[in-house]
Amino acid sequence: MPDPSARSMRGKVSRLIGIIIPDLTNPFFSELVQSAEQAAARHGYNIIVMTSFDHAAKEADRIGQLTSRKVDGIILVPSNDFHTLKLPKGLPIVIVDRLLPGYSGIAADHRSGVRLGVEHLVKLGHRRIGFISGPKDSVPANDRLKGYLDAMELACDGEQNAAPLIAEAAFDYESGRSAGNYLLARARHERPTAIFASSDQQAIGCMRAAHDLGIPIPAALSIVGFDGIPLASMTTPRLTTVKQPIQEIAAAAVAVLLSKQDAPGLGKPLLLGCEISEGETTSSPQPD
Amino acid sequence: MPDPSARSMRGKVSRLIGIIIPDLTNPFFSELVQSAEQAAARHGYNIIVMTSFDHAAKEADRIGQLTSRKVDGIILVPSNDFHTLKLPKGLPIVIVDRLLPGYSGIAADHRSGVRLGVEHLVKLGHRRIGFISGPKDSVPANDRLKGYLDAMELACDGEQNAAPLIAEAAFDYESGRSAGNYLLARARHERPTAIFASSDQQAIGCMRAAHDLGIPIPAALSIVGFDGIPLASMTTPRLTTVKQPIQEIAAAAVAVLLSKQDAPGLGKPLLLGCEISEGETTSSPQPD
DNA sequence: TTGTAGGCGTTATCAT
DNA sequence: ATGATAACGCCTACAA
Repeated sequence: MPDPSARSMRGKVSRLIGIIIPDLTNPFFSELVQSAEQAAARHGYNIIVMTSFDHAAKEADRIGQLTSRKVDGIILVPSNDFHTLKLPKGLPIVIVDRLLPGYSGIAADHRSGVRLGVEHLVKLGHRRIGFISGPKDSVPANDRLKGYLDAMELACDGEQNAAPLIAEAAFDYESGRSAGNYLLARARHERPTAIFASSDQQAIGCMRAAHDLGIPIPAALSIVGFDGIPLASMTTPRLTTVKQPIQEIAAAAVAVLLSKQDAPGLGKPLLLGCEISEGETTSSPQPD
Repeated sequence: MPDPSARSMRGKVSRLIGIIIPDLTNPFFSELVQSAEQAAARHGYNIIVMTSFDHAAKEADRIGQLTSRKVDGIILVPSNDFHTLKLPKGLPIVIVDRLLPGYSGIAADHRSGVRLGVEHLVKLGHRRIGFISGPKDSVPANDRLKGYLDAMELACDGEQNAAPLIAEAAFDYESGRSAGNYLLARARHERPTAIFASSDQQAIGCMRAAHDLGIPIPAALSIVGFDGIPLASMTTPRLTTVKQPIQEIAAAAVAVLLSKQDAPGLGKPLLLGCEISEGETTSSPQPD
């Protein structure tokens, strides 16, 4: 069998793809890596994983390593702690999930996905719908917020009481919990009858907050999450959530790299649709 | 900067380590991979990840790929669906977590870890302690079972009522849930006052079963899990669990590979200690 | 001490 | 068509 090192020295192909993610412990990213590995394997490619821990300096270092390794392309989920990302030209990089303004990339359509979830709640009869948003400086977080506002504006059409109720938070469990506490700490007739959380982990934290306040789910509060991680189906009750098309994202990223095109549509991101995964945390609102 | 392909052709070192795991979606394995990546990075090594999906044929294929890639070593979590594992000699492989009888390897000390957890329950006053075991053909599952039996025998010393209550199950959430239902479906004075589950996912499934049966945790039932995955601290109430030393396992595996020794202690596995992570699912038993 | 040649395994190209 | 050869970049070993 041929020696890949020799081939890659002679020709210009290493059949190696690098993937840089902020944190492999995050189930969203581990599923992304796994899907990328499968997609790459289908083309005879292997994957080198690296973690940036959301640290821009580490990220730059990893890009350098992969470059000198002569990988054929890099799948990059940029660190949050972003600054100017200097891309080594000549090496195709596809940015995934956390799109950077001005760059092209591939991601779920967060905005329409959230809208889907909120509209699900609206259809059930909810009007006072709270929203736990992500960090202000995160592009996907802002897209999700827009989806919420889109849906609320539509629901508002002709009705007064669909004012937005927003709590800003990080994406993790603890932040979701305190955001939930904040949204729910008011009299019953002012309190939201449903909450949409920008991540499943937030949603689960919010479930905890509701539980601690003695608010039964879904009887007195409906909750919808976002992401569709395996964890969502392990809660009690099972979380209703908006599932991101992780496999499709990974497959598209690999396809772009192997087609040697720098980007899908030249600076225009490719957005893939989400779908609702119904759990047990949503029902019609009880009359006050 | 040097070209790794050239170096690896000239010398015999690729500074690449392969890691083969059954499923990256399993939080235990994703943490293992992340830890391995960090440990390897400290030595200037990079990691190629591959997934076997617990399929022996795929596993063999991945080993072949890594061999021809000239990786300097392989970290292998063997697929469950094991058969004879033919190791390409000359290429150091370290078996991790799921030790194979006859091979050396590195893993948590499951037996003493479980004993630790069960003894925690005994100290709280529990005697009717149920155990959700893993699949019969899994080596770690059997080690965990032994740890339970060890602890129960000790607790039994001079007391009659510490008869083992065992339910066999797979390691996942659903199996833990049905095992929990099985153990709890009896009159209160016969029902266990505490359950030790062989995995956190089982434990969380079991919490769900208890919840569905109207059994409050920890008031009427204490639960302890095993693994220490992040998920354990996101349940309501937070799961008490026995944490595996994942980072240490990964670091040791990398160290073994880089030291070019085939194994720690020649056929004798290296076992690393676990520790208890206290949550909110344990308390002293209520009098019947 | 400093410098240079050879060979690792491929594959592309060129010559027979 | 088939086979020989050079070049990819680095490292080691040997020579000046």
